Amino acid sequence: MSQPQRYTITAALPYTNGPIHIGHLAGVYIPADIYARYLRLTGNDVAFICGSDEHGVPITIKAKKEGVSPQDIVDKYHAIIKQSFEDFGITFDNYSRTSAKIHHETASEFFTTLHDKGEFIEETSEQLYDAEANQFLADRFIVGTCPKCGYEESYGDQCENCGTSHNATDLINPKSAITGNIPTLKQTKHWFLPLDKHEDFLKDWILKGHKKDWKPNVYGQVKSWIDDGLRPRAVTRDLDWGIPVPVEGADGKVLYVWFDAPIGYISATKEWASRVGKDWEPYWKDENTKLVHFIGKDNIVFHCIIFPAMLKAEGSYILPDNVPANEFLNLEGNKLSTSKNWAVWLPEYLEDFPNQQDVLRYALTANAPESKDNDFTWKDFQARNNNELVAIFGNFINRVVVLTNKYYDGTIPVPSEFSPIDEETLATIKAYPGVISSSIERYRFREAGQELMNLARLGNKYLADEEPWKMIKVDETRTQTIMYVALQIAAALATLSEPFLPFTSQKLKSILGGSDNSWDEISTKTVLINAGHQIGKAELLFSKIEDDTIQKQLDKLEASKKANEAAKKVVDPQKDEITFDDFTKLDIRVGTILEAEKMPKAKKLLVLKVDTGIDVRTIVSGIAESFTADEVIGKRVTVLVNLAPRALRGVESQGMILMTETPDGKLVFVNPDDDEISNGLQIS
RNA sequence: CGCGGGAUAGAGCAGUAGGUAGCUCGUCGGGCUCAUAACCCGAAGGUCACUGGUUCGAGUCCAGUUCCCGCUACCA
Repeated sequence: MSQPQRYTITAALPYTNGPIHIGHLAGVYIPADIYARYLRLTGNDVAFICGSDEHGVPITIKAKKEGVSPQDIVDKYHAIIKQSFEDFGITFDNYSRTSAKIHHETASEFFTTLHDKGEFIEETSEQLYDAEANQFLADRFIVGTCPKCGYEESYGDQCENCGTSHNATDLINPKSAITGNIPTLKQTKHWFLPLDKHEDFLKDWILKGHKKDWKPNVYGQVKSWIDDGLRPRAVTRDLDWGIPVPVEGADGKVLYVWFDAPIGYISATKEWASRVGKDWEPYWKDENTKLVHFIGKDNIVFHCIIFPAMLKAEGSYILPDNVPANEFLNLEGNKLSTSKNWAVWLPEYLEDFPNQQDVLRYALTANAPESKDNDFTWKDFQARNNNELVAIFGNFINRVVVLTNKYYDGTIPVPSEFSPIDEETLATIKAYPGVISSSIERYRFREAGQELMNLARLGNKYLADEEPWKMIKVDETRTQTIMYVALQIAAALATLSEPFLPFTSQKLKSILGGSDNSWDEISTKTVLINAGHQIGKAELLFSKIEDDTIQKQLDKLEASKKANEAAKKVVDPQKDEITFDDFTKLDIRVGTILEAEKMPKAKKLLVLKVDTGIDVRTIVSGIAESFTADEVIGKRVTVLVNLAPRALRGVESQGMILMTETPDGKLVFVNPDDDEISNGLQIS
């Protein structure tokens, strides 16, 4: 336990285009909240800051789609998100939003300062512009033919077929993905932050300074970026939703979201400080303040390279002490996805599991993706609740409270002489704050949660070993001492569980009454809860979750999977009419796959030898993501045999296997259902 | 393609300075009966992804390979 200190803790600003799900909670907000609560409990000065990130293109697209204004969208989700955080006991000192006036002012001012200091470079370039949509097209909004491999559906920034990256302006026959129009080139001026200029500083600060204390995933990612060579990065965009660029003649341009979003931490701090009558500056400018950013792995580059470079360029700010980024959480084996509704949304969780915030907090802490992606399963959630919270923590408390009420009408008995085991147990309690602190301070929250559970285990073991229910029959004095010691463990749990299980901690404190200890007092005080004190009646802290409850959640997920499929089943409109002659040009035959092997260095391609009845030929097919080579050998297939040969990764493909796709993206062969059909037969 | 992270008992994870492989859950056996059939004790279960190297000794260091996830490309 360190000296009290000032901390500025930030949690990634949630993007306001949907509610919050368990992935956000597990990756960012729960660890951040545990950290913040812990620091407050140990007497530190904490500013825990967050807010809604409300700018950027996706919000404008969503607004357009729903026929409302961007402001309507962000108002709606800001309210939902804010409520979720409150419901789950995330104790932000301030939850602000980037559309707030104070943020616009702060961000503009920040930009102006850098601008006046000459920290930006200006560059005029030609960008693709969609005249009908009246907007410049970001890379993903352009589709065209790849200059390298000729793939016709290449995106503006990279071709999915051959993997090469290019500039949108290099595409042959570019089209706007919004209107389908051919975009025109239009000149536009933008401001860039020359990250290359800060390369030496970043190398020194991170690569030398934080090799040991930053997580490997964070350090590795940052190192890779720096080693790659940093390039200037645009800080403005041609868009009408966002913070206007505060420079003469910059009409129609706003600050790029990633530039304005992190500044949101600063504006939110200002907003909070003025509300509570504090000075915000020490939280961002005092060398002794520890700045910690909690984020997900997708945000590493912004928080470790770009934002620090901005702060450094500005000159008067401190830099983050650590950026404990987490990996991602999956749900039942699949990636969480807002658009596919593959998620557990917080508002829905609370409807289904009212007043059980701590269960989710605990399950997500125990399974947090701290070092690699993890999978959240409802079965694991149930097990965490039933086997750990109910059976170990809740049960221990219940045993102690029930026995105390039964034997002493709820009055904590006066202990007599402590046995060596009592002494040892009391000493072990005192060690726990230090043990848990050490885990939390190293950002190992799952380990910290385990340690907390170990304290409850200690309690159960103590009761099992001392058997007060037997002792009461032979030695009443001894029984009093046993119950007194057990109650000390319960009191320690009440305090130490607060960062992890705030609602339970509260409930436990109210059952016990009179045990309002600080974190450090668990180690320093001899008595955590006084003899003679009257405790309340037994009340279950957690309740068992039955199989059918879990099944309902699984059904719900299954339903959204089905809904997705239904949505995808929208049949494409019929293509342009063709003549019978056109059709007869296609020579489609039945064939059998004889051999198959994976194309080296390619994700999707299998090299097949197919018996077409006419001959045995090589066909390269993009099906490796759905089938292994072994699986397809012997498969009956339909083959378009007179397709012009084409080289794919150096292997000539002489035909095409006809495939269709299931709603979840798995490819399926279109094949004859009768094995008697022989190879080479024509399909007509 | 380039880069980052990961691969350790049936599952989820530790393994911090290279020195007999650990934790939780699950399984099996036993104990207890105060407690939400909860709790406590014990046991079984691992060629530490693969191959090679350095070393007296490698999960740990080095080289190469495979698979998973991600970043690059604003989903935490």
